[in-house]
Amino acid sequence: MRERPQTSAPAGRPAVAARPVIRRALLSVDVILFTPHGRRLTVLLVRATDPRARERWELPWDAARAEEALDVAAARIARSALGAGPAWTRQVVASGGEQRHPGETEFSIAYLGLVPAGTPPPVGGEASWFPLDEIPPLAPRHRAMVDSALAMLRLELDQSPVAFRLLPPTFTLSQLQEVYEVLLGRKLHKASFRRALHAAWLVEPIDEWRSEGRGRPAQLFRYAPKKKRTGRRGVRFDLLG
Amino acid sequence: MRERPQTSAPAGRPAVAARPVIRRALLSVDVILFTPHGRRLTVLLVRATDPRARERWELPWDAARAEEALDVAAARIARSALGAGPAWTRQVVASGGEQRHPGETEFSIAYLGLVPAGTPPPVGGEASWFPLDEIPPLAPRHRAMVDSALAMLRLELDQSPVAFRLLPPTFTLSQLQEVYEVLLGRKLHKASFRRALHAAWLVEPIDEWRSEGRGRPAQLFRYAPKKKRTGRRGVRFDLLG
DNA sequence: TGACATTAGTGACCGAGTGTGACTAATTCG
DNA sequence: CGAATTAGTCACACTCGGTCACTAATGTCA
Repeated sequence: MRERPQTSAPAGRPAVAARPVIRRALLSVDVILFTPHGRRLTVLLVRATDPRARERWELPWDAARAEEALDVAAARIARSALGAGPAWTRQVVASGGEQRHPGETEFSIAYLGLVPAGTPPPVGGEASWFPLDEIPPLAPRHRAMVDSALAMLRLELDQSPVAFRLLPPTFTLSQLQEVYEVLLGRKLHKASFRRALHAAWLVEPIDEWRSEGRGRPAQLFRYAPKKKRTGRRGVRFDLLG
Repeated sequence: MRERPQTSAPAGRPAVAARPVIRRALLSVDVILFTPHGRRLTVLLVRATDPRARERWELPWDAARAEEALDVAAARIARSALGAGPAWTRQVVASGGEQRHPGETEFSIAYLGLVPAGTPPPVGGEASWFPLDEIPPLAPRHRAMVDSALAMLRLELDQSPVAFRLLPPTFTLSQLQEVYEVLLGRKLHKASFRRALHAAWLVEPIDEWRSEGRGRPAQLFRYAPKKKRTGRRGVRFDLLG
């Protein structure tokens, strides 16, 4: 599901340099940007700039700079690859030299970033959104980072209402449920989903409806967390592994 | 609750060098080791070896080595500080130069480690267990690592049965509950705790009882996870922050 | 135009899970 | 002996999540 070349180029978007860039560093910061495309979650990859690279695509990355905080570096790298900053970032994992990095760096720190739906990649084809099951070959460390980022995203999902970062400011509850289903990788029951949503006071309806083809028009909602709930659950001994 | 000097030195434990050691590196691996002491969780700190250090105590750490995996490095550092390896480790967080590190390293990767109760620090007073609320002044980055490690530990607690790593092979259910209460920082109801434990098939009783002063003797149990449960919960929108 | 498909949204039931108090059991202490 | 202390279980009420069934509002097509 590569993006077709954009016909309308949004203003203020820096052009991505097409000349070969060779980066060498001990420590890299790598960014995994997710955005939903229809019913599928996609990840941003950029064309390899180093002519000696074995793989044609790679995650956006750059060398860490001593004077720059890691999360700031992640936001910078995301902006440089996408043109727009992510709506939310989170450190995922640090990995070492057991797995090959496209820049041959010794160590890497991976950051996860969420981008609202509908954000196009920069023109020129230097960066594209790839569905998770159509990711081209990546350097092993990058491949592992994508998996870790997805796991971290799902873990974060029931800790904080992060799914809203993937949606525009107003949305229908069906859209919201679809995002959750994409992220969780499983179907949810409509009634249960809305019941839980209502109990958590996370959204409020606005006086607007949207008709999406056939069927009854859906009311639009806005993310507006009202009361904080304690979130105290009992002890559970759920075995995952 | 500093440990008194040990009178009996366990065999096979490497002596910690007392001479000043000056380490310089771009990237460090730092280890936060936890063990329970009575009703309190304690952290292992070692005496600063660099004579120019501002603080007298610090987390065990060393420079990362390109040829060594990060988790292997964490285990090595733990063994070198404690004499025994941790029963479980987990990467916590990577942090950069915004906060001062005792070794003035640019970046650091923190690992959390769990040590069974009753593991004494090496003789010589070069390392000691400190309760969380009696931690001496640490370099800012180390201070932040301790907080992150504790948060990670609590997050992990309801994902996997990690509390058992803090207990000897056989234990009473009251001991187990105490560990959970220490880790969670709140009291649990006895009946609820045991019901959940039973439902998860995590422990099995052995034909042995232990009398702990007054009161009815408690049956001993062993960690023996039987069946894997799906662990599938419904969607919840708990707000934590 | 009217039947039908399609999507949105709600109500109600049931069973599993959780918080809680009260009870019994087995030991030590005085 | 009885009181105190700790271990362990039971039962009740309530909440929560899965599910089905229903109503509502639109487009499609004969």
